[in-house]
Formats: sequence, structure tokens, C-alpha cells
Amino acid sequence: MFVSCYALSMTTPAPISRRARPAKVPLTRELIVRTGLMVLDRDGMDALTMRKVAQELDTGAASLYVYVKNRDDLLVAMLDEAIADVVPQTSSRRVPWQKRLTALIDGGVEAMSRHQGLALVSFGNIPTSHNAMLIVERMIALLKEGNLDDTTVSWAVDLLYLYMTAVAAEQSAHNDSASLGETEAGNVQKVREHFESLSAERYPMIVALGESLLSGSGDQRTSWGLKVLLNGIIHTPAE
Amino acid sequence: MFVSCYALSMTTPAPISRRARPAKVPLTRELIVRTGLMVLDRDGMDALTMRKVAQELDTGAASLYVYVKNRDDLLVAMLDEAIADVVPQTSSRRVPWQKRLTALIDGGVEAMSRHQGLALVSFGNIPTSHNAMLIVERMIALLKEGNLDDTTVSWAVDLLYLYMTAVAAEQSAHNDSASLGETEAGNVQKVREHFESLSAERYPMIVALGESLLSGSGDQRTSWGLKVLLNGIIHTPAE
DNA sequence: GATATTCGCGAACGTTGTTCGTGTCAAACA
DNA sequence: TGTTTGACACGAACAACGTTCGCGAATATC
Repeated sequence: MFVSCYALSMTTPAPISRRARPAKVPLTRELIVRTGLMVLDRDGMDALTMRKVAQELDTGAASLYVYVKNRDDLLVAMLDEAIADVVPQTSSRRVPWQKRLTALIDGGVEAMSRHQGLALVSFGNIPTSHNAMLIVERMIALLKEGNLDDTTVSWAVDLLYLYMTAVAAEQSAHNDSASLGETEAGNVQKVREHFESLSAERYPMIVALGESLLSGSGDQRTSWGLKVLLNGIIHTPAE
Repeated sequence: MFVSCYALSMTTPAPISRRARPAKVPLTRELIVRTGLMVLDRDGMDALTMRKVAQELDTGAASLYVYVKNRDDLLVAMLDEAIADVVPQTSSRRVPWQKRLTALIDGGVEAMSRHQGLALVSFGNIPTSHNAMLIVERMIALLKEGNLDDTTVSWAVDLLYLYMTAVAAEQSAHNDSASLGETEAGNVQKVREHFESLSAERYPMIVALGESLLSGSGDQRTSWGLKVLLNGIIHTPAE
């Protein structure tokens, strides 16, 4: 009864056999998690209710609670599933560690931001889920290639993981409003109109910056931020 | 009837007079917001219901909806109120701009993290509330003292504001679990036990880092992160 | 074939955010 | 001063939520 990392008591590792299906797929934790991701992508975070996930599986909400402790537990499992293939898709060696670290974080951001609001699940908490720790493992390995001392590596991992999650949350918030409205230019236009309507007396600095505040795409800004972090980490010893 | 930025139709700008109070403070948006903060600090985010806020004001939940569009609107207003005195408490001149910027961000982090879960409200969204924009104003002014070009300033503000919010969210999450458990050492102990229970085969890097991962206080890590950002911003031109 | 055990799930409970309609009281007018 | 008016307060209700309970059915074991 291999229900992934959920069964804390691994006293029954033997799969034995599964019940014959009466024209109906048997419920598993993994299936519920994947269905949750599907509902989230299709209907959004507010519409992700236990009842809807159950309905999608052609069952009642109560049935989910055998495999999932509660809604939060489901969300955490969904987040872990969402970032499952970030590390396997890591780039090849022979490229400098900075580039590989950038690619890793970009992959994490993309994987999380693909699902609206999922990055905010267990935000400031230390990553404890399996796939999150695999990302952390990879981060540490890459940072150590830069010959940083252990303390700096530790603090840098904290910082980079926080940045990854924060950017993902930011992007998925934008994706949310973009899915209901126009593609992206329409959204930028909204922000532009908002800035232009600001009073130059109350907010002189913002108004003075003007067009610069909107310059660059989201990807450009994110990758610049990552460069800032890496340059800063290299040039800022801990203590 | 100055209900701040809420009344979209300002067709009745005349305050005229207020009704005599039958031994009961009259409801205002500000009073509701402050009461919301009180309930949040006392009972936590999950217990912050419209009914409880109303009860605290000795009224019914329906009465709040005259001054507050919905729960989200209340939360946004609460966040704005929480950071109201960050800019006024800014440090004196004659100190280098980096120190003043650090103090500003520290103030913002402290103000937000004082209230559990509030930093996550409108996370990735562009700051549009009044007091949030005042913080942005101040950030821009300080960054410009560093002789950075407009594009770098714009992107740096984005990055710093994101960091400020993210750190606040992280800290308030820790404060949450700390309020129910022990002071802080107990929480660190929990994390330590978690790391020590990890298999060295699955997570060799994490286990190898060992004690370094727990080194330093939260404040030390946060201020190091800020130094990293500032150093990185200075040494990383946009484009 | 009988028994024990697991799993599925309808129904219900307590809460939530939000709305509707009515009551009420102070201000404005006659 | 008596009447009208309009804004405010709020009890009651609604739909939807997460979660639990307990029964019925299907399967595995003896």
C-alpha cells in the first residue's frame, strides 16, 4: 500500500493487490493530488474545494479524507507534486555553477507559478517536503562549487529559496488576473494608467520615475534580481 | 463624512454633523480597521471573522459592510494601517543612504510581521495603498542618493519591496507558531530535531551542513540578506 | 460459506462571508 | 412643534465551505 510519503507507519509495504474496479478508478493519494492540481489550474484557488475535487473523481468529499488529512495537507502535497520534476530537469555540467543555479531557480519559479496561489502555501516555512528538499540539496551543491564557507552557503540557501517562492507567488498572482482579462499588455496598460493618475505632489518620486517603472519584462526583472542575489552573495561574507 | 478612499461617489462631501451617540461609539471605517488589527493580534488570522470584529464593536456583522466592501478590503486596509508609521519614523540624515534604507526596510518588516499573516495580503501585487506608496517614495529617494540610473532604481525598488514583504511574511509565520508554543529556542529545537532525523543518503548536502544551517539568529540572517541585496544592486547594472 | 476488515460516501454539523429587508433615530423641513 | 426623510444599524437568512459520523457494501481471510 505504497501511498508515497504519507503513510508514516510503513508496516505494510507490500502492495499485495488492489481491489477490482467497478468501472471506476480506485482512489489514491496521488490521484487526488493530481486532480487537485487540475481543478486548481482550471478553476482557480478559491474554487478549489474538497467537494469539487471529489466530484471530479466521481465520489463524495468524505472519501478524500482517507488519503488526505485536510485541505491544507492537500495543498502542501500539490505544491510538492508541482515541483517534482525541477531537479531532474537540471542542466548539464560543463556550464559554470552560477548558470546552473540560475536555471534551477528559474525552473522552480516556473513550476510553482504555473499554478495560481500555490507558491503561497507554506510560504515562510522551512521546506520539509521531499521535492523541496531535493531542490535545496541541489542549491547547496551548486553553491559549494563557488567555494563559499558553510555559513554563507546556509544563509544563501535560505535567501535563494525565499526569493524563488516569492517571485513565483508574484508571477502566479499576475497570471491569475491575466487569465480573467487580457493577455499581458492589457495588464501593463492598467498599471500604466494607475501610475499616470497619481498626483505628482503626493508621490513625486514615483511620478518622476515614470516610464522606467514599467521598463523591462517580468522575466528580465526576475533574472536581474537573481544576478543581484548571486553577485551580492559572492561579495558579502557572513558575519 | 470622510471615509478615506472608500466612498467612490463623493456626492455628499459635507460633514454636516454627527449623530448624538447613545452611549455607543459611532462606527467608522478607521475604527473597524483598528478593531480588526486588535482581533488579529489577539486571536490570529483564522479567527479574524467579520462576526468577531462586529461583536468586538458591539454590533452585527452586517453593519460593517457599510464601511468595508468585504473581508479582503478590510485586510488590505488593515495592512495599510499597520505600516502607517514606518516612513514617519525614518532615521535622521547625516547617515549614509544605505543605513537609512536598511532602517526603512527593517521598520517595514517589523511593522508587518507584528501582525500574523498580514504580510501575505496582496503579496505579489504592486503596492497601491497610500502608506505602501509612501514607503516606495522613500525607497526611491534613498536609492537615488546612490547615483543609480532610473531603470536600476525601478527594478531595485521592486526587488527590495518584495524582499521586505517576504521576510515579514516569513517572520510572522514563525511568530504564529511561537505564540502557541515556546518562546523561540523551542522552535529552533524542533527544527534541529527534524534535520537530525534526516537520512544522510537521501539528503547528503543538508546533513553535511549540519549545524551551519541553524547558525545565526533570524535578525542576523535578515540583515545579511539586506546587505546582499544592496551590494548586489550596486554591482549589477540593469540590462 | 462465514467472518472480519477495509473503504466509499450520504447526511449532517458548525461556521463562514455576504445580502436583504425592516426597524430606528437624528436631522431637515414645514 | 409636528412631520417627513434619509441614513444607519442589524436580525435573519442564504449558500457554500471544511470536516466528522456512521452505515452499507465490497473484498480479503479463514
